[in-house]
Amino acid sequence: MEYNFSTIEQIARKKWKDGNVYKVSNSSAKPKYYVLDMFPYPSGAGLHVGHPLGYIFSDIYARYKRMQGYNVLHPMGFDAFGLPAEQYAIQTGQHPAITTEQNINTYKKQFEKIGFSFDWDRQVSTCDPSYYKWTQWIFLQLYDSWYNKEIGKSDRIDNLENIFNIHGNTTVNAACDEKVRSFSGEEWKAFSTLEKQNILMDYRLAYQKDSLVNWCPALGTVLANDEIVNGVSERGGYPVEKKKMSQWFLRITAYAERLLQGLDTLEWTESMKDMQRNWIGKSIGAMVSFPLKEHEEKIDVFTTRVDTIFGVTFLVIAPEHELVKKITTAEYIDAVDEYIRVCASKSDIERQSEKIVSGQFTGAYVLHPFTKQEVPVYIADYVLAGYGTGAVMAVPSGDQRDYLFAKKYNLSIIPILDTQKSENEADATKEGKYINSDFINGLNYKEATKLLIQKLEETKLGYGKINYRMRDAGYSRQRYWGEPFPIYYDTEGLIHTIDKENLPVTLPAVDSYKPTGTGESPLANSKEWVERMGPGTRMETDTMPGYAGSSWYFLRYMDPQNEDFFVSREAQGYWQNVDLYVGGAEHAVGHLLYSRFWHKFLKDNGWVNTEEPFKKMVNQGMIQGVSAFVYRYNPMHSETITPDNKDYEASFKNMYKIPPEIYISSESLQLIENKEEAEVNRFTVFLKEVFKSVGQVCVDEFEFNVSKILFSKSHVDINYVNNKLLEVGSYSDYLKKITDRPCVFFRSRDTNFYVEREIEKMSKSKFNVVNPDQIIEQYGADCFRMYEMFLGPIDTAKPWDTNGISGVASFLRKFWRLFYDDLGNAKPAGEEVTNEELKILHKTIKKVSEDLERFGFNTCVSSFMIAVNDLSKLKAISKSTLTDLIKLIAPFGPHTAEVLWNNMGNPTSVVDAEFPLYDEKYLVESVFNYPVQINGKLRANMDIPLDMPQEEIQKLVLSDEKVVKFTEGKTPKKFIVVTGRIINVVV
RNA sequence: GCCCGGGUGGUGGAAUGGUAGACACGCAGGACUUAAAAUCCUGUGGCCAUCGCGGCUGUGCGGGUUCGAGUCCCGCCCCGGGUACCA
Repeated sequence: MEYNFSTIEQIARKKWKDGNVYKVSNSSAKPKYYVLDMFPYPSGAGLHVGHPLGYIFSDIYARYKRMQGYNVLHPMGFDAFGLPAEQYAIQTGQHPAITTEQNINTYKKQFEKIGFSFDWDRQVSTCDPSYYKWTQWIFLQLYDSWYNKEIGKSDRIDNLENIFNIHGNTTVNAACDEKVRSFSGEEWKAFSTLEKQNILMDYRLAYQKDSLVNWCPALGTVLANDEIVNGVSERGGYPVEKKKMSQWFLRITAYAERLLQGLDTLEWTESMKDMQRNWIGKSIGAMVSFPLKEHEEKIDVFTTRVDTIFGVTFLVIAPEHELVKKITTAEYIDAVDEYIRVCASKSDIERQSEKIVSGQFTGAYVLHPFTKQEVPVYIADYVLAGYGTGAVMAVPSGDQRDYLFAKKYNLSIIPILDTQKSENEADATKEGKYINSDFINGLNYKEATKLLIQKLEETKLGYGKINYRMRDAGYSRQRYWGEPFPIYYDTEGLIHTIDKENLPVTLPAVDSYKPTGTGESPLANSKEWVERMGPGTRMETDTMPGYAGSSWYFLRYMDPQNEDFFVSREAQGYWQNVDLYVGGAEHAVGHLLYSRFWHKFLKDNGWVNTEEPFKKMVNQGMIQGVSAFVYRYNPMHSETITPDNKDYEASFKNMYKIPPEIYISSESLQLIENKEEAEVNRFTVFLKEVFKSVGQVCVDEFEFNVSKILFSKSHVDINYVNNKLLEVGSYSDYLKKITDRPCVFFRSRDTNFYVEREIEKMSKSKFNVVNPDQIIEQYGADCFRMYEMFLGPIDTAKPWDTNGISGVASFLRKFWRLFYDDLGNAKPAGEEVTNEELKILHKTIKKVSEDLERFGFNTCVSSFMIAVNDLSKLKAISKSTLTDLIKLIAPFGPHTAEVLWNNMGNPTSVVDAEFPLYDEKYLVESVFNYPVQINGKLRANMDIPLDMPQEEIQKLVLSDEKVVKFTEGKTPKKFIVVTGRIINVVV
């Protein structure tokens, strides 16, 4: 048989399908292993070469584990709710459910071509009502729960009401809103239903509160952060404001400590854990109240350095702080308003990234809690409303931002430690003894902190506190394509939930996916939806965010068809949790934190029996695209010509009836930019001809300006590009379809047209998507799989480039030729098993096994290449060696392995073959070729038996001709032998 | 700004603190062939060289630890990801 990958793939696929080999059972005598991929969002662009990187990786590992004797769960599904489908629906009017299903089908076809071992009977899709029924159900459980700190887990809200009935909230230790007031049992009973609802809202794990959204009045819609570029809407460039709306939140902060502690039990990379730790942002400090001079209120600040309190020379509060309006004095109202207006136009990131400190005095003063001195209150954008209390006490001697602020606004800087060097910049030291600090003078950091907190608590002006940077998770989206909330409001505004029996609450058909113009979701347009629960009632019109469905999907794979529960205890009890999770590091603090939170909540209720969802993680790097750009000359630009009078310009534009699109070869543009006269002239002549050809008169009178600003850079689809060369013919055919203007191309002097190439994230919008279909067609699935692995380590980002794929293709052919000759005849296997082949085989098994364990799949492929190169040199290879080789390669190139396995006379599938083990006895060496260094520089190589004692080695080495030359016969100061590694002589 | 990564030939990359550049691509030369494809062989970091002896230098930049540093430590520069409504 000849090496024809398309035949081979057909045979293998048929065998797998007929044998139903990827069906996974929930009961087995084998140990279980769960390999999970982050499921994809089914984009309209189809699968691109970046997607399969992680999937091939996990597929190889899943196959390897299966060959090691595990019952492996390796499922796939679709994260199918999301913004792009909705935007596509707005443009085309097609229902997102339809386009999403089409996209899913495309993805599945592509997956099947790559030979993944997914059990498709377990597919889940988050937009499937039978799936989101349970997303809604879990949400309702969160709504009906509160976090009882006393028992360290969540509890039913009914229990809380029972406590309130007897004791009020005085005995309750809950994770709840900071501002909740205390009440007795009697008071509780006297509250109205609405009051009770509002109080319970402060305790629920899913709750409502007012919060800000990005509101774009011009587009009449709420925008995602991703849709805003430089403070304006990406579409249209309209201004964006902050708008207050009532929204759902999940009280993830209740789980902050457990989310933090749980990290220690996980086999994730330290960097991944660090990102979560920093996101959670635990800090131990104190809450301090600064009473306002002219008002009743106090300004509360959280500080991790309460010891620096005598260095406070001003207070800074966020521009959005609730007290700003109240405390600003008449004199400063205008300036404060203006400052707030400027801040509102910036995003949090822009505000934090600002290098120049800015702020505004409010005219108000607070009193220092100990010295009772007046401290001025400023607003500044570097203080964010969402973090802590939205107010900080500024200590310019110890904090650099405060220092810069103080310098700018001429505020005093008080050093507070005897070791502090704060003349030119802030010094955040904790060393030394306190000075200028009243009753803590002379104390050290630890003593001072303790005493201060004690004093604050005595005077009721503060207390010790642990603060988390993490905020509760926003759970409302003003969109159509998401899970509807099983929530409605009655005529009195009371909230009702929809019973489990009536779930799922399915998305209704709507006439238009367009925004309402009020900021509400498109569902608000549907009267049928809004009044679904009766006249005068109102269904919740917002939908759930993307992370709702993706926070628990891995549990559904365990028991996908269960209609009675999201996962049965038996199924979850068998599969436990995910043993290996493969996905991008960009999810480090989003999806991965939300999933952990949901899982802990489910655990609290006994619905799952594991505390953490993902034991081990591998983060694959992004495969980037190599975008191509063309430059288009814009002849309508006012600076195209440099007329002395404006009339020229006007008349030019008038006369100019059919403006062509003029493209310029990037190489020529480069020359023009470098002011190379010949090229500038050539282009000018070209322009004149173009203009004449379209009937432009008096061209000769114009002076063409060809500076680079007149060229607009735009993406060109990489399918029209070969390396740097543009296929002008096919590209202009394409342009004809999308523009009615004629297009002309200014080529380089060598008659080629060059494009510019840049590495970017692979995305449909950047026209740099490489579809795997063509590559698989040209090289086959196994080659594609192995090439993606061969590209480099799984965790580094790398640009896609097919230049090296021929190496893998020829490796597969060489591998095949171990079994068949050039004419496709089976080669006779070697009669004897030679030591030579065993050495090659076992060296390869060892290396591949070790590399598989440490996830270095790129070097596995290298080892295969080395093995095949070495084995090709042998006259004949025994059947047993060839068999082991097939098994070794099977996870990587399953189609080829399956067919060879078949052809060797094995009736079963190679999928269930046993992964070979290596035997150390074939690998032992008696002699090692030592590199000999003299003073750390390599000077010689010597063969020395590995069991030779050090004294003898020393004698041998020192007598070597080369060594004598470089040591100049001196006695060495040191003689280092690292057995089997290196010898270093120090003289 | 903050948090987390990364930076090694022309390119992708390899290297438990132990011979830097494995394995590939590309390129150059050669074999086979009418030719091409395929296949095979040789060479390939840079500089110097009495180009088959050898030498110097070299892993973003500057320091340090060590017998020995791409690898560990300190200080920079640049690039990528995340930054709470892209998924």
